[in-house]
Amino acid sequence: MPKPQSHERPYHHGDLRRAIVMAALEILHETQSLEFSLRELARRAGVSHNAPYKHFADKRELLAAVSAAGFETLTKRMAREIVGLDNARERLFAMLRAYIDHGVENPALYSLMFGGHLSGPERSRPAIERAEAEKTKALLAGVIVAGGLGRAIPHISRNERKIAGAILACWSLVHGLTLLLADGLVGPKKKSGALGDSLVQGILDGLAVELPALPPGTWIGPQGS
Amino acid sequence: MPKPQSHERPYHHGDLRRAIVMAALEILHETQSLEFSLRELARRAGVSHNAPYKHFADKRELLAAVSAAGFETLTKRMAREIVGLDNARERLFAMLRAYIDHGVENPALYSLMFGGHLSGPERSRPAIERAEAEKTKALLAGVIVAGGLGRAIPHISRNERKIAGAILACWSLVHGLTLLLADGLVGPKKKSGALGDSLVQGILDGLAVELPALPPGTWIGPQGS
DNA sequence: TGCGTCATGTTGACGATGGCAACTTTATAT
DNA sequence: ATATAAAGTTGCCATCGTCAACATGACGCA
Repeated sequence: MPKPQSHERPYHHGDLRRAIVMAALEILHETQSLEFSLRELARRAGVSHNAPYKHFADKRELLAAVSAAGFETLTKRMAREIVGLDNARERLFAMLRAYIDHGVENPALYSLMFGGHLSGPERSRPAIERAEAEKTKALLAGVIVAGGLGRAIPHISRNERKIAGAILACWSLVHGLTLLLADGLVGPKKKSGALGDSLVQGILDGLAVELPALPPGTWIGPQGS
Repeated sequence: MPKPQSHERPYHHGDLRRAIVMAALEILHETQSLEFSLRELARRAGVSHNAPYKHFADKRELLAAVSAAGFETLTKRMAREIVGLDNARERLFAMLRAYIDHGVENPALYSLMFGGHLSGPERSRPAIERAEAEKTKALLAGVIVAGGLGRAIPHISRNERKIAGAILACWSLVHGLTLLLADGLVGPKKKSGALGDSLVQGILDGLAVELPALPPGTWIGPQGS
């Protein structure tokens, strides 16, 4: 029985690291600001200000772990949203909707995941989150290929570049829209689902994009919700 | 003659504020990291660590000013790239290319401009940069409308939503692609121009997106350059 | 000319932060 | 049972953002 782990503190702490990451997600969700202190996380977890250093070499590594957790929940959410859907196009839309919602509901986390807060002086991101990000990407790519152009472009190796281009286009579009919404640069956020559907529909059908009904002039400017 | 402003220090300092912002842009370009200190900027400008507070209430306000400067140079760069071009489509491509290049060449600055580093606990961004961002958006919107669908969709008020949708789609696509490239999530960066052209072409023509020639498998994964 | 005022820059201090080193406590393996 | 490694603690340091008080120069007005 390696982990009794009841609500008391069985031995030293039980499972710090997870506690720290969860505290970070909590505070991120509460304050919607990236400027929290390592020490505050330690306080929340009920440990001393240096305990986290036994699990993370750096603050950057801690942030990377939080980002990885964000990717993980994103992947799970997208996967959950498409179970039971047969139509490939429906699956694509449901997934992208989940993607956008995840970002819009949690702007600070999304900003942490993609805002480049991690790529300091060196080039590469920490490997921990890299792996998680790849899983997310893989799920995205699969559903995009199936739903976006499964019939239009046969999946033979000749068309690889075309397929890669479609994935990139779709991802870029959704990524950009999510950030614009999360930043409040376009809005209102409540319509994000409809906006996303319209845009993806548009990119799939060619540029016959028509926005859903919105009060004219509100889609751009101060954040709406 | 209100400002002799030679390379000596005529009186107090001459033109701090600009010096501070430029120092920030410098250090941003050098280190590609957002984690610089107000004090270091002051050091670079040759003033004491509290001098900046006479020009910026806050560090956040300082960052906002830097972001605004980023928007300004972006706008100028895009405008410069399209002078002399008649064909509306050419103008669109040149402008978007400039947009993407600006982001890719200066990831930290782009991240500051769009990464949500500013929206702390409160909602709205500082007004200083808001104005500058609006100018950028206006230029973008104009050229997109002219080049993207000037002929396809007549610019009567009936089609307003359609037009807004096209702008949003185009901006989202380019914004997302720029961030993906800047973050090194897709690459290589050197091909960013071609990638952008392809994607925009694709969104304009419908989803017949074909990427330019790249070594297969390199377009996604560790950053290429 | 002299003087007051305001903008600008300086000095010094405070609390908090990220990170290091040294020490203590618990779990596990031999 | 005892050594060893893992996990947590205390104390410390340089630095950071910010505040308050003070100094210095420029400019308007007598």
